[in-house]
Amino acid sequence: MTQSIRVAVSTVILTLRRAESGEAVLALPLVLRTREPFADQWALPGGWLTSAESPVDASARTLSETTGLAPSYLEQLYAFGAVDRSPTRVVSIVYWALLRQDDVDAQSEAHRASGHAPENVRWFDVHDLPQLAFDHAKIIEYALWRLRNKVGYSRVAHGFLPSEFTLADLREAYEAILGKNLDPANFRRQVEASGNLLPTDRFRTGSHRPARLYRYNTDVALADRGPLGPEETSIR
Amino acid sequence: MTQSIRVAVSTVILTLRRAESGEAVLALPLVLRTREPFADQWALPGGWLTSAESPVDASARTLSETTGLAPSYLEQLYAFGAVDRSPTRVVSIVYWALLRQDDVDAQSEAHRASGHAPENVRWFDVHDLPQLAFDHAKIIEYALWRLRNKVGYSRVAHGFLPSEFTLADLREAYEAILGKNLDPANFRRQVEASGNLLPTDRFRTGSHRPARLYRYNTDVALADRGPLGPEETSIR
DNA sequence: CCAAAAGTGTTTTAAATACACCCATGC
DNA sequence: GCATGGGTGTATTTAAAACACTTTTGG
Repeated sequence: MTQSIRVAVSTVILTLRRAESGEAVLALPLVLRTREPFADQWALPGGWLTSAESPVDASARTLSETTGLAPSYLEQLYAFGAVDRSPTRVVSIVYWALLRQDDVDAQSEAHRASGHAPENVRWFDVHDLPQLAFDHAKIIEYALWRLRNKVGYSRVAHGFLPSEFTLADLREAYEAILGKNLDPANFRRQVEASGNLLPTDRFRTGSHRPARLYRYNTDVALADRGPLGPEETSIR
Repeated sequence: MTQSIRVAVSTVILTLRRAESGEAVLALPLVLRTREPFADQWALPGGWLTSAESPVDASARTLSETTGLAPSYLEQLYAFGAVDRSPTRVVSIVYWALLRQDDVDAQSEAHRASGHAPENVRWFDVHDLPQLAFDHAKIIEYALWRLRNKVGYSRVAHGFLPSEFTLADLREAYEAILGKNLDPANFRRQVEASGNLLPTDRFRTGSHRPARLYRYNTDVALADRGPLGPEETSIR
């Protein structure tokens, strides 16, 4: 009776993509379930935790199986265990991850070129989600709340961007996460004062005045995870 | 093979108590293990998750079994699942809780009066902990980090205090959590401006100038838990 | 030249911080 | 009266916000 509780690991995988309107929006991949319960409904990528694997490794593995990519950021979100959240008793350890938008673009281009993309996986804008299995709608809502929170006191937003980017790129990421526009002048000053950015001597041209490209300062962690070691938090 | 993973629930139970020196220090109850692994070592209170119970209920139950009390605050800390954290494969969902210091004092007085206190339970100051079983030392360190963090942007510190308290009481709690002294004048202004406190017309006398007693403003939540519902966060 | 985004400067507002000083009680 | 913590006042520093203005490109 202690048993009969199974442990699952799921991941909210977020990236930024450009909508038809031209603006950047948060998007995430979902998997179409083929079995009961909730057959033919969309769900978060994941699977059962096996005895040989840690939860964070299971999250990274299913993330890779779903998207073919490695995350730029991966953090535990919450362990969900309400008795009635599934017909059978399941505890889900849920992670959230960020993917670099250029990685995602390259991967979907590769899928289009080769003709075989992963089965039953589709990307959705976070503001246009389908009906979701289990309590996954609430879980995604919570992940987005955590991301909004964390963007205020860490540099997680960099997890969406390629290695070189303009301040407008970065501000666009912040605006998509927070759902509001930011003053370009003040944004520049704040992010420059944070010491997280290293200016390069390269510029992006193509429209109007060229914008300077920046890089991450890799001395600064993407987010403070406190005293937890790598075996419990990110990928080894 | 999916099975053979067991789910445990443990809780870091914190309160404030007065040391011999007279200053307030954080303290927590530990349980002496009677079985292998780690027999005769101290460990966090907890037990196996049963199929009829949610993790948060299990946490509240074992907290009550250990201390005889109900917590003023209870929040999930983290799910620990590294493969090698125990000789057998165990995933521990860990919570952290706050107890009101007056509740703890009353309970230990009752235990002394009746003569039967819980077996194998002892309270330790957080800066004077014994050798701990499993990864529980790291877990406690992480809980204290979370508490220090959270006290900066929420009113969790009130979880230690009785229903009526002076500003010096509250400041003492903050100082014990943060490990540094705060300016009484500025502390007063900040906490008054937060709108969390309701002044009463009562005063505490006994030494020097009487100090006004305050109450919680129960309209304000102890901490923002975001979009998570009560079935996953606190006690129902 | 004009539109538009990149980038700089300046002013205002709000919030910590530091610290001097007065108040009310027990002894 | 005096020591002590309770409580108020005020100046300084810091950071956020608002917004005018200059710069540099493509067309």
